Amino acid sequence: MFKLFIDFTAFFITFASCKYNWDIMGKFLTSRKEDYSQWYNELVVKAGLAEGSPVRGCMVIKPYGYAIWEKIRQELDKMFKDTGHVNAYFPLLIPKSFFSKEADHVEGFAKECAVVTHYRLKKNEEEGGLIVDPEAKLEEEYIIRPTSETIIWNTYKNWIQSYRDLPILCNQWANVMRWEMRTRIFLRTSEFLWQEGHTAHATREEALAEADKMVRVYRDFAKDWMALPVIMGKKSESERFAGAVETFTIEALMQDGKALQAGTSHFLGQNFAKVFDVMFTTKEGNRDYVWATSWGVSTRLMGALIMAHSDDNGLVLPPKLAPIQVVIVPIYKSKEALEKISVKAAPLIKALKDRNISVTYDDRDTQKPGWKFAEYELKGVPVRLAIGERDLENATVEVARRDTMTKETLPFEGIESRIPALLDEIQQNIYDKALRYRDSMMTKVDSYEEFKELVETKGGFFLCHWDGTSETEEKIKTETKATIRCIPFEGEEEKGVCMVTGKPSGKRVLIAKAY
RNA sequence: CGAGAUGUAGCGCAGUUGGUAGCGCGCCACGUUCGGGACGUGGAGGCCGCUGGUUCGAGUCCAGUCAUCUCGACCA
Repeated sequence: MFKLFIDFTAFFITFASCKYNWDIMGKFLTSRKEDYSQWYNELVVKAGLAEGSPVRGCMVIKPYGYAIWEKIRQELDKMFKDTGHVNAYFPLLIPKSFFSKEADHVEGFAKECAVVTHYRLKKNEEEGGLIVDPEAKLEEEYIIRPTSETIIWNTYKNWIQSYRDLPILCNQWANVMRWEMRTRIFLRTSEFLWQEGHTAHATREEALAEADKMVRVYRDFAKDWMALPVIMGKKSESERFAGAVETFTIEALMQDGKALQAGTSHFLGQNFAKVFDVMFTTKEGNRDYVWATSWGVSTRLMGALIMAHSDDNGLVLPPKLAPIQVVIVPIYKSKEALEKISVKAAPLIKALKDRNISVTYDDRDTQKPGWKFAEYELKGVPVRLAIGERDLENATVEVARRDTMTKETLPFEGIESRIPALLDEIQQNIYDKALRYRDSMMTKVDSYEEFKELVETKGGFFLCHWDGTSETEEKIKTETKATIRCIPFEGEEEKGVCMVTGKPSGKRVLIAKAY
């Protein structure tokens, strides 16, 4: 009840003249500041992005959420192709024996694998229903892929004989399954959608360069499309991917001050080549193991998008990824008025579409304008145009932007040529806002005591000196729950001493509590 | 798997010492409305998580069980 009261007052201040009753308030979102998790969950569901599923820890991605994912997918796919990659597809099920070959890999994933043991059901004669047919037990169990390194390297073995077959630069868009203990919609679901790139190279340098190149592709995508500033760097040994020699990451900051690993790129060395016996003949005629990389981003990016930009009114989507960039809402009392507005709007809609802007004209008479306004704000549509009879008389249109929640009345004439610039401005503004927030939450700390306090009170990213040992890393983790997110690529070399042990350190590392 | 909480209408919840199953939102119909989630009137919607026990009688008490959520351990 108290919470309801807070919501009510906040809302009342914003729209002092409205006459909504208390019950309607229940439809709006919990405030971010009050309960971040609840705000996030409500937002995901109410904006129509996704919902829980009957299967534990899985999610249903609804059409609107999937439309955003499709945009992400299309743009990333273009970037992969621009960097010389091609798409392929490998099986969902992996024989258990493949999986157990790489020791670290087993260590990392064995605890969270779903296993297929049978291939048939039969009628339960006694109690009805269906049971697993014990007769149909598989000789060898299959693992539902938690990641595809093993099956892909087993395949690559057949594809590679000579240096002339290299490099192989494949990507696959797929679903994977990891039986997580605790799940969170988009951030950590049991089943999730992702892309995984798997490349094979003749030399160490080339593979390393590939892993480096791909983490930069992710960084650029986050910045240019998601309006999300990220810190790019190298993972510490203990945070490395299971089976990798080196893991590169992009780390983003969410509005509750926690870090989110938004994408990773791994240099796998010759580990997988050795266990799957993938050798090739070099130019010089020697035999050598192939060098590998893998890299991926997942539907977790959706979570990053939501948590980085949204506010208490709902989603805020960067225009470049918004499935609907402009919505036009006609405001009318009669059918005749709607007809007039529609006639007026038609050329505008066409003009916008000609400029490759996705437009929705919402002339449903089943919902009222105010309801539609709130709905599109919840869905994060960047620009809303409202045209009413008043606008017809004055030759105007009301333009509202989602990022600033401001509106202004502009001349209708030539509005179509102003929209593209407005969308660009919104994209930039969302990025700038996220960057300002991140910068304000990036703290340089030299004393461990100060760190322990600030990590609790302020949160966010911390740049600290670290002696490079896993013991110190572990100590920080157990004492503060914060982890070393990465050793940033950028940032000046700076001599200092580890904030915990006082041993020398050559560079500050990024530390934060993370999802 | 450890610790805590919760399962009642599509959603959010109330349900007193055990005595006919409730409220709000949402949904449907009609009317008035329509520039910020309108209002009125009427209506539909329930295996009270599941199983067993106590009782004349259980949403309520007892036992078991399953599921979900939060916090740990694990993680894109």
